[in-house]
Amino acid sequence: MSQVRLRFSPAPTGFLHIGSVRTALYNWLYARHVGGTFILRIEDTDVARSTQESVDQIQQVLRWLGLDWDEGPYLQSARFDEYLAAARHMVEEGRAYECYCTEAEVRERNEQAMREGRPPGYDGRCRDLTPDDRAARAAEGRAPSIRFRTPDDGRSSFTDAIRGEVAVEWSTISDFVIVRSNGTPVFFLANAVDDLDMEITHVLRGEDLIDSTHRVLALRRALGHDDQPVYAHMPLIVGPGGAKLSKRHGAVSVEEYRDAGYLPAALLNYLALLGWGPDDGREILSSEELVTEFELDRVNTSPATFDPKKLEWMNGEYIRAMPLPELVSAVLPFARDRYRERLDIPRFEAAVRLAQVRSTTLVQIADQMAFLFTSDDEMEIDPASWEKASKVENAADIVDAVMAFVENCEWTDEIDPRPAIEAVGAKPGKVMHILYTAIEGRSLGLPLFDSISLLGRESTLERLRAARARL
RNA sequence: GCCCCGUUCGUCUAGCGGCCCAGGACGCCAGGUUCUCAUCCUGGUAACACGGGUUCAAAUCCCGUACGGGGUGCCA
Repeated sequence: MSQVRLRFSPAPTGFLHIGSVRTALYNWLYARHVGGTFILRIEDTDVARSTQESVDQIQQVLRWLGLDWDEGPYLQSARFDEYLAAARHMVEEGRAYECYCTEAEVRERNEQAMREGRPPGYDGRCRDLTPDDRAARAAEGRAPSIRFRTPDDGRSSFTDAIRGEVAVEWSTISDFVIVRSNGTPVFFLANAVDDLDMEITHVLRGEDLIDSTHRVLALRRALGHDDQPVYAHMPLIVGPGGAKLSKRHGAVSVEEYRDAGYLPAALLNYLALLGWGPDDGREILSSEELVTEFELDRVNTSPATFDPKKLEWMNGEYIRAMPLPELVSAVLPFARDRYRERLDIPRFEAAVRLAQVRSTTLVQIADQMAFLFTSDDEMEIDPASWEKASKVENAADIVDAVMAFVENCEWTDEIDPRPAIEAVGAKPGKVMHILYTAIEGRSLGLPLFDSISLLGRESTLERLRAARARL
C-alpha cells in the first residue's frame, strides 16, 4: 500500500479562520491516524493579496495548536516556473489557449449576460485564434491570459469519500483562466501540479471547493494523469442562523481564542466535534484519542454551527482536569501582563488553585485574583455588589464584629469569621456578601476564608475599615 | 438564472430498514450539596423539514417540493 500523503494548503491572505483550522486539524488527524505524511503548503499564487505576515502567522498558530507538519512549508510562489511550464505544455497540446480578452471585458460581458437572463461564463471567443489574430491583438497592447479548454459535453464525476459520487455536466463549466495576463498562475493550475508533484493521496478540504474539483481533475488529466487522489469535502462551519461565520458571532481567528485564555487542546477537541464524533459518544478527547478515533467516513455532511458556549464549557473541563503546576504556568503570562511587579508567586499559585474550579478560561482565573494584587487604597468596589450587600440589617455591627475577630484570631490558611457574625445575631449565609464585596471588590469570587488568609491581616482590616466608613 | 451540496432537540451529534412513541452532550429550567460564585449530584425541557413512493416494517432507501449553504472570479 502506498504512503498516504495529505496537505493543508491555506492562502496567506489574512488571519487563520477557525474553519481553516478545522480543515488543518482533520488533515492532521487523518495523517496521524494512518501514519501518513502531513504537508504544509502555502497557496500564495495571488501575489497581490498574500503577505509574509500571514505566512508566519499560519505556522505560529499551527505550532501553538500542536499540529506539527512533516514537510514544508512549500510556497507556491517559489514554484511558478513549474506551473507555467505545465501551462505551456497544455497550450502546445491544444488543451489550453491564449485568451486576449481583458479582465474588464470578460466581467462586462458576464454582467451583460446576467442582465439579459443568460448564464454567465466565458464564451470561448479566443478558443481558435489564428497566429495572425493573436499577433494583431498583441499589437494592440493586449497581454494574454491562458485559459483551459473544458470539454464541450459529457460529465465530470468523482467519488467523494464523505458524500459519494458528485457529478456535473461539462457544459455548465466554461473555459477558465489558469495563467493570469500578468503571467502568474491561478489556484487551479498550481493546485493540480502540486498535488501531482507532491504525490498527494488524500485531499480533505471544505465543501466550498467541491465544484473546483472537477476543474482540477481535468487539469490533472491534461497533464497526463488519469488517476486521482481521494477527495473528501467536509461541511462548512457556520455562524448562528446558518450564516457565514463572522466577527459578529464572536472571534473567528485562533489568536483571539488564545488571547482570551483558551487552551489549544480544548479548542482542538471542540473543533474536532464540529462535523465528526466518535461512535461511543465521548465528548472530551485528548489529541491522542482524537487521532486513534478519527475516521473519514464518520465525518458529517451538513454544516455545523459554531457554539461559543459549548467551547467555553469544554475549556472549563480542560482547566479543571489540569494538574495544578501546569495550570499555574499556563495562567502566569496572563497574570504577569495584568499585575506586573506586584505579582507574588506563592500567593499567585494559591489563587490559581482556588480559581481553578470556578473558571472557564485562563483570563477568568487571572482576573479573579485581582484583589490580591491591588493595593488597599486602589481597590475598586463594584457598585452593584455594594448596593445589594450593604443593605443587610446590622451591616455596621457585622463589619465591626468581623474586624475585631480578624484583629485577634490565630492566622491560619482559612480565616472563618462566621462565629463573629453569629455572635451579633446574624445568619452568615445571608450577610457575607458584604465581606466579599469589602475584601474582593465583588459579592462573588474566590472563597472568602482562603482569600482573607492570603490577603493578610493588615490588608483585610484596612479594607473592612474602608467598608465600615462607607456604611 | 444555471450548477453542486445539504436538511434529527435552540446548538453539536448518535442512528447507516425492525433494538427508536429516537440516545448522548452543550444550553436552559427545577431541586440537592456548599462561606459567595462555581464545581459536583439528581430530575426536567426539546427534534427525524414537507409530500409522495418502495417494503410486512423507514429517521434510515427512491422521487419531488420547500428551505439553507456553496459555486458560477485574471480569489482560494
